[in-house]
Amino acid sequence: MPRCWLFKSEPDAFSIDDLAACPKKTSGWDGVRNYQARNLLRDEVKKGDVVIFYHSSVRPPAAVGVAEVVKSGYPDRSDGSTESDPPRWFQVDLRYRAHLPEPVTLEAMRSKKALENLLLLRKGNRLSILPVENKEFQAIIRAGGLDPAKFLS
DNA sequence: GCCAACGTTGGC
DNA sequence: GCCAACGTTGGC
Repeated sequence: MPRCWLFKSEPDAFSIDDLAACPKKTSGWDGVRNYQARNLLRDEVKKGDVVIFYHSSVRPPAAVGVAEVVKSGYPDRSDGSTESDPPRWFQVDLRYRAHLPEPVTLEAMRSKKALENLLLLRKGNRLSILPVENKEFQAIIRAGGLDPAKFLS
């Protein structure tokens, strides 16, 4: 069973539509400059895992789609570092899977019993990459109008 | 190692 | 634009 994650993105910078428009619908998820998130990208997020794509800093903030990890963590050189430098930041590659027919807003997530422990809803949470429980993933995808089983094979 | 100052995130 | 809640930096 793949693990489930939630990746935040400001759609003005990189949206789910941008991902869907990439060649092979695939893009490197670079630019993460937070050590906790870096550790997840380096050590935990694996090829085959599923990702809820979340739009932040827009109204309303919402889960808008699903992606899959097609490449596990590897060095992110978007800071200008080179092969010879020890890697400081890491990225994974994501491939677009689907839009949620009904985006699931932050407010809607707060109102769901199945999501009461969702890390995204924790006060003060600022991590841009969050682990999501399998049942939480299912609840969000179902609320968004899709069958979660389609992504959990 | 402490902690004040500063920067960033992100909902509202 | 505001501001709470962080994370980071750097002087000591």
